[in-house]
Amino acid sequence: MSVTIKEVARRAGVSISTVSRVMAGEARVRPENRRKVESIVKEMDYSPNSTAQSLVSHAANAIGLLLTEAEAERANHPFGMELIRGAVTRANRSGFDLFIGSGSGERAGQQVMSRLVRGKRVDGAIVLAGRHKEAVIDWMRTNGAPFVLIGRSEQEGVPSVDIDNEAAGYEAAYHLIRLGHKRIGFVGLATERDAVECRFRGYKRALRDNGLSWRSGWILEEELLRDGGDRAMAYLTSLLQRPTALVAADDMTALSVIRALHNLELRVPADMAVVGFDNTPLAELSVPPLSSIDTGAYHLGYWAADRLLRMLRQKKNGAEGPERLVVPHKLVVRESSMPVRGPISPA
Amino acid sequence: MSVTIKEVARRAGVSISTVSRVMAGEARVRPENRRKVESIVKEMDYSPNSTAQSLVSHAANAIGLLLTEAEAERANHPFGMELIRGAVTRANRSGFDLFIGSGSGERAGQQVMSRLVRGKRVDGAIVLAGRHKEAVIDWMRTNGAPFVLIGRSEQEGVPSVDIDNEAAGYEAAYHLIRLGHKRIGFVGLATERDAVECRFRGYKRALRDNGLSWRSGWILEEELLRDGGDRAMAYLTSLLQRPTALVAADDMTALSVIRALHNLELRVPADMAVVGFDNTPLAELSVPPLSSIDTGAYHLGYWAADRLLRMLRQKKNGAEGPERLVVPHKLVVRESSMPVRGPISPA
DNA sequence: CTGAAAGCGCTTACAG
DNA sequence: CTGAAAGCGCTTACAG
Repeated sequence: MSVTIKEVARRAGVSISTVSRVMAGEARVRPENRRKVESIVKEMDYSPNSTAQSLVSHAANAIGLLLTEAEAERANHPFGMELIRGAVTRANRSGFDLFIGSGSGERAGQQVMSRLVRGKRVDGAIVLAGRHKEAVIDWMRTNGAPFVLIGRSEQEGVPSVDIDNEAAGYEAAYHLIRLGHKRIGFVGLATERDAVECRFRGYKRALRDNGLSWRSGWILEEELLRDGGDRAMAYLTSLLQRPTALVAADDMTALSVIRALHNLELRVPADMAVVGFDNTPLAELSVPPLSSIDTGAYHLGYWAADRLLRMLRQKKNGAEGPERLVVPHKLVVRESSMPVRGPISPA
Repeated sequence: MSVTIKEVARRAGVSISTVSRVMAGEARVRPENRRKVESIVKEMDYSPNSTAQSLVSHAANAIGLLLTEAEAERANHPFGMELIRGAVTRANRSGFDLFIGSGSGERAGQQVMSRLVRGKRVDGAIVLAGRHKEAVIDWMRTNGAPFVLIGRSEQEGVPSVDIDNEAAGYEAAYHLIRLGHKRIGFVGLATERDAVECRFRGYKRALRDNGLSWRSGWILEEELLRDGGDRAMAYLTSLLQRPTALVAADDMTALSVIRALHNLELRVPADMAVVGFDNTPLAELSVPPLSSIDTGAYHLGYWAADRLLRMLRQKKNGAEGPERLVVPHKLVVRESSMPVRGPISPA
């Protein structure tokens, strides 16, 4: 076995209490003893057993991050990875470690969380839930574990961190409107994805506010793009009154769309302007480079962890400060929605 | 506080030993008592404190996954996320939890690992090291913590899981050779990335084996592509004897290349065929869809965890079975390297 | 400033 | 089959 506090105490000729105090950086230790202990600690390469520390201090010094299956499997991976990086960075900064829980299946996620939270392995958790009525949210609430949601909740009193997806959707559409587009569609609608639904609402509001209308034919569900989207785009572009610009639910969707348009020999942005969401690394590698709303995944992870840590420090489960923390997003304009010479509408 | 074993024992009218035995699923418990305990456990919603369990059983039932900074920050994110999913899935299957450690900076990674391993928070770790001489490898060895490396090691006796990057590089190049290409370049060379160096070696061997040669002008370092690669590709394609096909170090590099070629008004694959590595979700969304070697990130994560768990079960630190486990890769051919009508060399 | 002691919530021989 | 007891490696009043 490895070195224990007992061994260090013996070698340093002090009690384990003193060693503990030195490790904790407490002031009330005679300098002489402190030096002695420190040198032995170094010599023996002692490192306190954090399990024992957790047991006695009732603090795990760890937080969990639960990715619900839908989120984890979505091809949207760059987003998830950035989010993890943000969360782990913030957690480490406070000496906390980060557990990843990823449920394959509704129940598995909860089981893992259950083990983590109820087994006191973590002091709290960040939950990335795609849907505001995700069952795990209720579970966390009734289990009384401090947690922060990334996303929206329809319930009150749930501390959450999110971007304002509706405003982002509005901004994407408004950007196209200012470019002169009059017929703007929305592709990749997925009613089971909260963020997307909000973006869609923002899109509609922007059109309405600017006296524009949309047709149901301009709205494409996510399922229609599953096969690559060639058929869906062929349909969309064959409409008599076809849109000249599209807001896509996320970058992956936008890239599918661009590829499908390319297969149809339509040019982006000349024949169709496109804007995506998330500003993943792919956006700038796309041909043409894709305009996208940067949702700052790293920041979401970072601030969710920050907020959770704050709650833990105050031993509060509920939200302090605003229930909902909104992380700013920003539109990054690239070629896919650049103004084009000549008239916009080719239809 | 939450329910403890003591409380359950009291309510069930048995000793804590009995409760512990029931929870552990031991046979030697009178059915009557078992039922009684089980019902109380359910009623009180008791869940053992895993911290206490770990302390007494000397097993954390958790493993760590260390992403060195270079790996975590590489835009190569889809890869990392898949890898995490694989590892967490396998770990959970055995009732283990997964810690993520991500060092920003050489030292930070080691600090986090140190806390995790030496603090007995994890029983072992998976290390994703981009370079075989990553300092953390030595650290893990001297600290005696069981670990599995994802990648290569120049040292002996380090259990590792990896794909055969050299064979993969060979395969990518050979695929192009069979298509009739005689002048094949390699872009994105990064000597500090082990995997890439191996792919490069495989590429060279394939050319050599088939009586082809390469010129230094056909080999582009990663740095040259940092600005998007337009300049580098302009140079490459302006060569008198310019390559007709390129092996790219990874998908992100390949996408940069494709975009740069597009800007130069060169067609892929007609003017230049391209093959990438990793087969990230982007590959099929590219225009044209990108041929890529699927490196199975999910499998790498899964098998690394599997192997580590096996080592833990046997309480061995060294490799059992082959030191190096090779996960198969496979070439996925898409349009970027499809045969083209007519003569291949336009130079 | 320091040490002996109690205790965190469990598991596991050991003796019945 | 079952319980009392020791012990895992720490922290933290408490009394000096």
